[in-house]
Amino acid sequence: MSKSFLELTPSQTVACCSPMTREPLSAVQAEQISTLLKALADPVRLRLMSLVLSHEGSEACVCDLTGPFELSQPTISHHLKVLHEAGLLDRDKRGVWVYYKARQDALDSIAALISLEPARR
Amino acid sequence: MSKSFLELTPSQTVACCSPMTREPLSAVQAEQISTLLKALADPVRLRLMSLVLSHEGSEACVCDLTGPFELSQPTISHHLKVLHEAGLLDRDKRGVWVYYKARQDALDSIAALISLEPARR
DNA sequence: ACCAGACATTGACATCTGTCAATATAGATA
DNA sequence: TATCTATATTGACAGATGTCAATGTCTGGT
Repeated sequence: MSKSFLELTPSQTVACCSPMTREPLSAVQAEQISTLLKALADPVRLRLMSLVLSHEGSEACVCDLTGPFELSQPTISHHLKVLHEAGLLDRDKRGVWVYYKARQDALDSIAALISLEPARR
Repeated sequence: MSKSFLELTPSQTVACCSPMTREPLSAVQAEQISTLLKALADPVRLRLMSLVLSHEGSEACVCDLTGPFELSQPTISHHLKVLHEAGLLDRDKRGVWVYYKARQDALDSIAALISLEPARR
C-alpha cells in the first residue's frame, strides 16, 4: 500500500513540478517548495548538509556532526530532524549510532526548480 | 569607487563559493547562503519570483503583482524589498511605476551551490 | 540486572518574521 | 497649488523558529 499524499516528504511533493522560471507557481506549489527551501535556509542546517556530503558515501554519524558546532546536542538533533523530515537526509540507525545520508536527488530537485535548465539525470 | 564588502547583496557574496557538495561550508559562508535562501523560502516570495519570471523580459510592474494575492499592498511591497535586497530582483522606477526584474544569474548561483554539476554558463 | 553512552523528546524562552492599518513620499495631471 | 495614483515606510502584533536544560529511550557491555 502506498503512502498517502500527506505522508510524502516535501522533497517528494516538489520533485514533480516544472521550473518556476517557466510559469507562475500555484499557491499550493509555492507552499510545498517553500517548506523544502526553509529546511535548507538555515546556517546550521546548511553546514550540516555540507558536512554530511563531504563524508565518504555522503553519509555521517551524528557523533561526527556535533563537534564542529558550539551548539548543544539536542539542537543538532533538532536540525537533523528538520532536514530528515524535508527529505534532504535519510536516517539509518546502526547499533547505538545513527547515520544520516544526503539525498542528492532532493538537492537536484531544488536546483532544477530555480534554474532555467532541465534537471541533470 | 567600488562598493564595500558589506554593501554587496547576498547573491553577490555567494556567487564566488564552490558547491556545498564538495567541501564543508564555513560558518561565514553558511550565513551568507542562508540569507539568500531565506529570501526565497517563503511561499509569497516564490510566487512573486515566478510571476516576474513569467512576464516578458522577466520584468513586471508592482501593479501586476498585487492582484494575484489576497494580501495588502504594503505586504507585497515588503516581500519585493526582501527579494531586492537579497539580489534576486532588480528595481527600476519609471515614472509612477516601479518595475522589478528577475536576476536569473542569482537563481543560477543558488542552483550551482546545491547541485553537483558546475553552473550553466 | 545494571550501567554507560548515543541520540531523541519535551517544555520554556527570547528572537525573528509575516501581516496589517495608518501614514508618508513621489510623480502626473488639472 | 491641489489632488490623485502608485509605491514605500512605520509601528504594532500574533505566530513561527532556534536554542537550551532536563529528561527519556534505546543499545551494548559488564
